[in-house]
Amino acid sequence: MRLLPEPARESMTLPPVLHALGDPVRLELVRRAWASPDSHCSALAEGMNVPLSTMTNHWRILREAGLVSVLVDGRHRRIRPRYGDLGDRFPGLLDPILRLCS
Amino acid sequence: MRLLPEPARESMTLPPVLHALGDPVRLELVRRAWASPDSHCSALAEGMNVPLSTMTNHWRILREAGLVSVLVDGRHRRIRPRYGDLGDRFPGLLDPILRLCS
DNA sequence: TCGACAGTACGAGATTATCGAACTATGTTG
DNA sequence: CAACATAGTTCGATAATCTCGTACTGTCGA
Repeated sequence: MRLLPEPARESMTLPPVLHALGDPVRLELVRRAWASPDSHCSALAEGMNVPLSTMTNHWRILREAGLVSVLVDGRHRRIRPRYGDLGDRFPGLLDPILRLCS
Repeated sequence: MRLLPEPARESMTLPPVLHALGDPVRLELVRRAWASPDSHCSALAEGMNVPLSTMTNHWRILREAGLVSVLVDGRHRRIRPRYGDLGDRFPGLLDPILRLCS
């Protein structure tokens, strides 16, 4: 289960995180990922009608911002919200956002 | 003191707000605007070394997202944070963000 | 080994952002 | 009032980013 490159907790900054969340598709993906941790990315994208190649890009932006870990699991990608790192680096940030978008 | 066009409280949505905050320059402008309400935009931009024409664009994005009101006051623009509308529409959203970026 | 499946890589076209130069509108000064 | 300074906008060109179709890679099951 290889882990795709991602920023360390201490090198995460706020603007990329907010930028990653500032897109309706990604915000919905984050909402779903938080509700169903360790899902396959195809499951999280279900019914969104967004092309796969676009989705790859969205996951990259979320991963590079530090919001999620992407685990290569066979031919699937498993999406793991970085609960701990985010709560540690940006305490109190995500809860209100997730509450407002669900 | 003419008011530049802005979204009504009930038509504001989360993604544009997060997108507006997801840029380091705009995040700093918001931080300053919240700390010094009704300042001139030139005062808020002081020391940031961003061209005026770029700044115009940043204020437009913040205004169109619903974060700030822009009041035309003579040859100045006065920036008024939309405390009430934001607190009403997105309760609990801004406080943690502002705390984290100051 | 063969095909189906999940997702990536690449590249073209579209969208958005940056910023210099010219312009507008308002205030100030002689 | 004329002339000028101030504060910011508009326009247009360039750059950066996003979208997504096509072709490709790696993995699994039969």
